[in-house]
Amino acid sequence: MANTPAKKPSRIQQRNRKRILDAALEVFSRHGYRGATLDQIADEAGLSKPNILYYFDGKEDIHVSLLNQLMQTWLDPLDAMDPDGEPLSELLAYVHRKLEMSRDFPRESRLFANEILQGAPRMGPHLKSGLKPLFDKKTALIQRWIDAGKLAPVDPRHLVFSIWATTQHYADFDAQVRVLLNGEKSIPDSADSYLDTLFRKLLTP
Amino acid sequence: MANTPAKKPSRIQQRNRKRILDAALEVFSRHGYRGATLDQIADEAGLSKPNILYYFDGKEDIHVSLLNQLMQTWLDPLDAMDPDGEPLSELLAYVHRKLEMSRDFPRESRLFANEILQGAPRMGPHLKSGLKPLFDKKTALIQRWIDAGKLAPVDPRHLVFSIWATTQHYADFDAQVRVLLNGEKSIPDSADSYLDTLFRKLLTP
DNA sequence: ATTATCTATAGATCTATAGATAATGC
DNA sequence: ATTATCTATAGATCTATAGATAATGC
Repeated sequence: MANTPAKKPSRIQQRNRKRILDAALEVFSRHGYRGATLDQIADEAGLSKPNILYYFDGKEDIHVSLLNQLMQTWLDPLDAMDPDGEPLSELLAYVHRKLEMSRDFPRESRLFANEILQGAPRMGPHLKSGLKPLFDKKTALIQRWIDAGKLAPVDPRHLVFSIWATTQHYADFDAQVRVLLNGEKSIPDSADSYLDTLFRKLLTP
Repeated sequence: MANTPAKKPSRIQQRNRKRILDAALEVFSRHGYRGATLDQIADEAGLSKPNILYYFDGKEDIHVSLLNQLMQTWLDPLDAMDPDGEPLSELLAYVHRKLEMSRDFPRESRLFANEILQGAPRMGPHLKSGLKPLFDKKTALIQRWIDAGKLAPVDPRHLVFSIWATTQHYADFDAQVRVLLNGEKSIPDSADSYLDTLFRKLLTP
């Protein structure tokens, strides 16, 4: 009643919206919200600029759509941490999964990093409503594991921060890592085994 | 002969250039290069826009000046790691110093993060000529310490990455950390002790 | 008939400069 | 005399819309 009845999107509709979002991910993740222009997005998507605006209400609408869409993907691995699993291997698996995501979805990682870096102007509410509850739930779970003597005692909140920081670093600071590793691809296998050792030593009771 | 003879800057000259750079740090670190405008910088500096351009050749000149000026400050703590010191405490002191810098200079941290995130378009050469040699020198030092049995064996390159990542995270992702820690200041003392434990456990032979 | 695309352009925003005016330092 | 600041504005860039035209689906 309140909303316009949702007309099912045509095939072209769906395909073009996807194209635009993919192009926008490329552009926003590299240049940030203000650094990105509709021209670049249109170019990357292979559509004309006014045509972009036929599919989205404006630049901000594209950006917000992207962020909404990615939020879930981004939280999934944390959500997947299983209360009934073996604590140490659950956590190490999480580290591993997060590193995989830096490998497979570096643009998504940079998009979020850009947004947070700039004070989360378009994502603040989402952090509170989406990320915060999950964060609280999972840090509480880690605390229970610690209390049960299954993990060495650490501050679960900082543990999670350090997992995010170390794994996302390879995607977000790719330009720097590339220079310093000199030719090597920026997430070599040695990163996996380093992080495994780092967190295994920390958490083994 | 080749260059204009350097006229010594007047007192006003010096003061206003400093003001502008400070304002620019504030604005660039929050909004990135393209997101920042001369209007915002002028406003923040309390000078008129054309006056800003009397002191600098343009927007890019301000940005480059900032980056150049900060590069040294940013590298100092790494440079300070003493080959003749006790390996474990040298490294832990480095971690501690880096965390201090996130506390004291979050804007500088975000300025660099923004630049790297966007592919280091104006800092690439500096990374190669400034950061890379120092990185090579210090990772070689860490490797010697390991070979001498003073530290547990780890990949020194990833070790340095993980120190940067974990400490800078508190400055760069401040907006997120603030939401998740709920009122607490974003770098509580618990961060110091967490990181100390993390790297101590990793590195103790 | 409805959906998608194109051309042309309005209107806002931004960087930068020209040229006049005011303030400062010998 | 030299240095610093201001007003006015050129010229480029960007987001967004109007309105005509082409393509598609019953």
